[in-house]
Amino acid sequence: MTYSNSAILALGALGDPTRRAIFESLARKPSAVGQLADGLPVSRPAVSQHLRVLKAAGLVTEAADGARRIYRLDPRGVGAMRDWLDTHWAGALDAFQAFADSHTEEGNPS
Amino acid sequence: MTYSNSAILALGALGDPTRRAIFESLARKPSAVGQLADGLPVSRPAVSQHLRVLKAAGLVTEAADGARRIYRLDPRGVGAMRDWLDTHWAGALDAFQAFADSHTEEGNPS
DNA sequence: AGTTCGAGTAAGTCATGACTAACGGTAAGT
DNA sequence: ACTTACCGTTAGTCATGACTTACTCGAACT
Repeated sequence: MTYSNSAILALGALGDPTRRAIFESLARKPSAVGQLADGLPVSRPAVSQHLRVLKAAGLVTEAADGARRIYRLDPRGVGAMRDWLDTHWAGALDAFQAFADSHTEEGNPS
Repeated sequence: MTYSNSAILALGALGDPTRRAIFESLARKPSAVGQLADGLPVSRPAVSQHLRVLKAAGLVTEAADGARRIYRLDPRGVGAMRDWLDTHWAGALDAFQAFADSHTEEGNPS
């Protein structure tokens, strides 16, 4: 239970399409709330709430620049997700290998 | 539109905790619907519906074994997610680098 | 052939959460 | 010091979707 917990939160956070859009926009360029809301079909408060969820998930960090808050991606959160995925990818490959081994030369329906 | 579309679907599918549990269980061992539902606090039809979503997202594959359906992870879907994550991770690192650079040099307009 | 078990589908209910509107607080500019 | 602008918060509404119950289909076993 190192950062796999963060990975779980990150997956849940990225399940929402609007949050994915915010995430991708932030990947391109760090921005403030107004900037983000301007390029999205939702209001500022909505972006603010999504940002809070993303921050709780460890995917973004907040940097106060005067009255503005600049949000940017947190590489650690993305790395945790990547690690979680890596672990399960290994399981997937293993299971697929076992399946392929069980069906060595069979598997051509119709 | 390479496989990033599949990655989007995969992210959306994995946003649900129950689907994540099914996904992790499948990563450990391919199973039938009854097997899955037996180890989860939800009914069989619920597992069936989640399996359908996971299959549509390209994360699991179905293999008919007589009356039983054996579900296993699809390495391609997991790989697509991993690729998507990789791309945005690069963006995150780049943005973070720019941020660190901006704090050591100080001099960015607008 | 009949029975039994297992899986998928459909309809319906209910909870979660995404969004908007209104308010308060804080920092810069005049 | 006042005004302006931006950000965050709260309360409330409404849509999305997760879950269950009941039904039908298909395959194996007696």
